[in-house]
Order: sequence, then structure tokens, then C-alpha cells
Amino acid sequence: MQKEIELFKDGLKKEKLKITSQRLKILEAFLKTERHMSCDDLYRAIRRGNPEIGYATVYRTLKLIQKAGLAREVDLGDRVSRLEHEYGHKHHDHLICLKCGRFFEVFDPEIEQLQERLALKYKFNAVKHKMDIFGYCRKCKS
Amino acid sequence: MQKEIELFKDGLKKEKLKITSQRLKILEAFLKTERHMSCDDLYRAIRRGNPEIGYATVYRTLKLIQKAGLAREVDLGDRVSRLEHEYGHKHHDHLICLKCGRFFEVFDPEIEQLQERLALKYKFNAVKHKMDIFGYCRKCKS
DNA sequence: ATGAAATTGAAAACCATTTTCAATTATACT
DNA sequence: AGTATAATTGAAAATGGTTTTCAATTTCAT
Repeated sequence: MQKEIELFKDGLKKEKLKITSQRLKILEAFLKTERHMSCDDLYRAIRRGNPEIGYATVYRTLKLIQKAGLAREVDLGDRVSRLEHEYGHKHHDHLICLKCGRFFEVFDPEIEQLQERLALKYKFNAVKHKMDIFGYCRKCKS
Repeated sequence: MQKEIELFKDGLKKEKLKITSQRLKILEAFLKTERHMSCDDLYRAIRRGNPEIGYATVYRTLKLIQKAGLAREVDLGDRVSRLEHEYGHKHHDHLICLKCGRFFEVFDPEIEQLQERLALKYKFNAVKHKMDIFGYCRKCKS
């Protein structure tokens, strides 16, 4: 976690932004959980120990964490932005259960390769991609 | 287009919903364009010829069109729901340009097959999937 | 035709996200 | 260490797409 904190501070310095106690606390709260957190989730978690930190600050800091390359957005189809750890976490796709809402992180190197080939075919300079498979997990299958 | 209208009416009857002139006009407006339309886009288009149709009715009818299997939601990463034709249009994925915002519809049968295999491996009952590749199109490449 | 139930449009509510603004704080520079 | 400058903060309000409410209207089975 120390490495991530350093990366975050570097990111701030690079943009001539300031290192504040709020920003560090919000980063720590984000790093502490492995779940996919919405801004609201994180705000509630942080508020327990730090009731003085405001929602807007959490929101703004999450943007900075993303810019520093420490978090990426996950889109589960509702209209809520959730973040997952990026640093030290390989790219992966999601299997999302339409009934219980749980999701599973998966990775298939062959698919990744074919995706690159597909982009190449269309002379498209791919930066990132999202693949989500929706359906019913083992437990929720009828 | 006649076939789609019939499917829509069937969908309504099946749910004991009523066939109204507003619903039919909104469906026609949706079928008439091949672009990916947001609710707002469609509302504006419809309003030109039918200023008496309200936003809420467009919104509600779009849900019905989706339920009837005539439209599917496209997520371009902003938080706006857009619809594309589903009936008579094969499944496809998107290449989305981060600079100009244009998108290209693509299809790769090998990827589709691997996706199914992936779901199978996790004993996941896949219903649908979304794959979007973000990057820079031929014209916007630096 | 008639009545029950569905639909409509306008307006308001909702809710995640984003901005505004005055007060506070971090940082660079004496 | 003190100070000036610019960034940050929290609260509240604004935004913007989506969704609900409600009284008036319309559809459709009978």
C-alpha cells in the first residue's frame, strides 16, 4: 500500500496539486477494500472515522486516484460509477449475475489477443476495452 | 417496418397494455433512424411533427420497445441511455473513438465463441454480453 | 354505449454527479 | 519562521438524465 500512496503523491505533485490529509485518508479507505466501491459507498465508509470529510471532496479525490492510475471505473449497467483497484491488478473482464448482482472477474488471453486483432483490422488504435457478460451465476441458475 | 410494428403490438397485447397513437408514432420515429438515439434525441425528433407528445411518454414507450425485443441499449461510456435497433440486426460490438466520439459496429465470430466457452468454464448461464473497445479511430490517430 | 383500467402530459421528484463560493490550508519563497 | 499565492475544502446549490405523481383523457372488453 505504501507504493500506491507514493504513486498518488507523485501524481499530485506532477499536477502541482497539494497533498492534504483528506486526500490521503480517502486514498487509504479506497485501498483498504477489495470491493468495487461507488463514491457513495466510500463516503459512508470514510464518514465513520472522519465525519468532517465532505462528499464533494471524496468525489473529487476519486477522480484524482483514477488519474494517478490507481483505480479504474467499472460499469455494472446501473448508472453508478464504481471503482476497482488498478495498480497491481491485471486487466480482467466481468461475469455479472442478473439475479443476485454478484460479479466474477475473469480473464482469457485468447480473447484479449483476438480483440487486438480486431482493432488492427479496423486500423483502430485501441487504448482499453470493456467486456461484460451478463447472465445467471451457478447459484442463481433456475 | 411492418413486421416490427406487429411485434410491438403483440408485445403490448401480451401485457394487456393499450395500443395508442402516441406509442405507434414513437415506435415509427425510432424505426425510421438507424442512428443510436437517446430518449432526448427521439423526443426532439418527434416533437417536430407531434408537439403534443410529452417527454415522459417517449421515455416510457422506449422501455416498452425494448421489452418487445425491438431495441437494445448501447452504453457509450457517458451516462446516457441510447437505443439501437435489435430486430433484424445481428449482435455486434463497438469500437468507440475517444476523440471524435464516432463508433463502429464490428463482429468477430471467434470472439463470440470464446466468450461462450468462458461462460461455460465458470458454469455461468450467459444471456448477453457487451464488448466495447475504446481508442482512436483511423482519422483521429495522432 | 359503458365502465374499469390503462395512458397521457406537465410538473415535480429523484439521484448521481458536478459546480459554486467563501473560508481554510499547503507550499514556495523570502 | 513568516508571508504571499494558489489550491482545497465542505456545504449547499446546480445540473441533467431518468422516473414518478396525479388529474384528466383514452382505450377496449363487454
